[in-house]
Amino acid sequence: MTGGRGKGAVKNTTTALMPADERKAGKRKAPVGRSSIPKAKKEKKADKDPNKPKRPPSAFFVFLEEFRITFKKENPNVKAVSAVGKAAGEKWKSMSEEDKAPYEAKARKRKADYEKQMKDYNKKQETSANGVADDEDAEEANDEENEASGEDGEEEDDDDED
DNA sequence: TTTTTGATTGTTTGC
DNA sequence: GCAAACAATCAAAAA
Repeated sequence: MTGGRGKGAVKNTTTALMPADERKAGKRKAPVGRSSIPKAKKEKKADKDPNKPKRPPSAFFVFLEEFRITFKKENPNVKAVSAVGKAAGEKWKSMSEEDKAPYEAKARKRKADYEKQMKDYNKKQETSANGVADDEDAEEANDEENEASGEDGEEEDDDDED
């Protein structure tokens, strides 16, 4: 048994909740051929592009950030991240779309920002691809600082167009 | 000491 | 279009 590190955080409860339907393939193991067998899930060495913008958190992740704080407050003894994830997942499913709305709205914003960053990132790639690439001082100075400082946002505001 | 693992869902991305 | 990777988190366990 070495399976599951000693932690055994999940225990047999998995069968109780069951990941909906194993979601994709039970987990994200089994590197088929997407890339080339990722030795490590996370970039332990950052040999990739540290400048590459990370993927924006989904609505669930946005909710998870907040849920973590609440969960920890009510369960200061629980330190297993898996427990928080499970609880969050259950609550997320019991939540109505209206409740998820603010989280989705935020996620949308993050995504928009992510696209912007990716655009800049791609630009840099081309620049460096040209060979010169010497000075990347330009760096992203863009940044926005908007929403963050806006602090008003919260709660949907996007209303965008639909 | 360092790295991985565990658990969740959603989004992204590569083929 | 599908399937897998990856996003945060954090403490414990393993190497």
